[in-house]
Amino acid sequence: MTEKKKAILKAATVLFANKGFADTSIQELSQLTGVAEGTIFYHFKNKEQLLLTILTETRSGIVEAFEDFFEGRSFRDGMHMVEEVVSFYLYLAGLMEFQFLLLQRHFLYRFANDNPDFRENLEEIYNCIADFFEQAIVKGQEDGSIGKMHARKMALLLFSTVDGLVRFKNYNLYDAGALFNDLIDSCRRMLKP
Amino acid sequence: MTEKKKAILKAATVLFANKGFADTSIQELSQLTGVAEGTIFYHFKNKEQLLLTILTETRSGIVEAFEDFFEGRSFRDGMHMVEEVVSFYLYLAGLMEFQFLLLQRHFLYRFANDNPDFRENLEEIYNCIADFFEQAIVKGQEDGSIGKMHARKMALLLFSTVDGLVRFKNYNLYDAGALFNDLIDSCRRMLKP
DNA sequence: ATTTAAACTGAGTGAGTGTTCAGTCAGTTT
DNA sequence: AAACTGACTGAACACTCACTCAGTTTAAAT
Repeated sequence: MTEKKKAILKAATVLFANKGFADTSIQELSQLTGVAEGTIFYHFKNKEQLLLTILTETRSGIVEAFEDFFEGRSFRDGMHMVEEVVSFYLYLAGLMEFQFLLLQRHFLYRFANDNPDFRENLEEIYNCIADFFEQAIVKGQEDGSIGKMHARKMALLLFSTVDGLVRFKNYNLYDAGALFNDLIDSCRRMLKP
Repeated sequence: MTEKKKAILKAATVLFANKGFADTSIQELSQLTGVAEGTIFYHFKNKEQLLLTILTETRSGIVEAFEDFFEGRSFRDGMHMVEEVVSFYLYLAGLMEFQFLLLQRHFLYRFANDNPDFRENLEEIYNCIADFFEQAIVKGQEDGSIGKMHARKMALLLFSTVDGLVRFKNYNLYDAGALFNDLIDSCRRMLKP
């Protein structure tokens, strides 16, 4: 991968995340990276393909980060694992700020409606994260740290809470960081037997 | 308000919510409503003004719906009021489907960055809803049905959970309706003393 | 030094955009 | 009947956009 191609991907991620797809012009991307417009189309057959490449890299980035972090780790009990999943999600959302912002933008899901490549990437990301939540809950139910409840449904509820919080933060509506401790406490109360 | 103006507002709400601002053209709006392009600019000075009008109507719609529903109503205790706020939010999100979808779209918050009219409308909507959650929690703390915790922060957490759930539903990621009972149960466990 | 393929350039194109505006028309007021 | 009004029209305008292509540069292999 050439330096210019990398620069295009990096800048496009920020622009698509902040300004959206339609409002980001190739001209702007060209000026920001110091790369000619033609070069962008040399590396990516069109604008949609560029977005898809970004999404694919985002997927592998998120999935691998989760797998690396939890592979081979052990936890005192399932409840602690849930806390770690929540914390890691928020940590990653800060580290990969623009990728997470991108994932919350509507145009991705519009592309997903008629382009299966988009759909597959999005589903893999969401399933991966939901699975980690679910695994932690199941583990907690086995060791008794988490009460009897529908594991998958609770996983989705936790996921949507954390996801909603990131959205509030992204839109500068509220300081989501200040809610971190309350979030962890709430999760514990939600799940305990 | 003439019939044509009403038709423009109605169709534009759906288009902006589904396709976004940039991807909705005046031509398309004109064809869909059977109104000449010029007529749209006779009623609204530009495209942004049209969006602002929709947002303003959305704000008054949501705020009035909440106030009408809760004015003069009494609840067994604060915990039951919380459940009613959650339920009503989800009910309204179904009733005003396109307006709620619109509120989750990023471009609104970009306009809000340099147009105070957008900012004010959005803030009023979010403050109104967060206030209802907070009122219910405070009431519950007074009557003992809800435990000691930071009322505003818990209100925001509840809000972000419900908001995240509506987002999942809008993107067809999961069937949010199937999570309703689990959501109510979780809220109760999160808040109980 | 020569060849070769990949990387890169930027002027150019045509389709599509939001907005304007001169003008039509039905209905009301003078 | 003349003057005026507000709602409405659609062709025209200036502009931006994604994308193309003929040509140049770069860098490694021979």
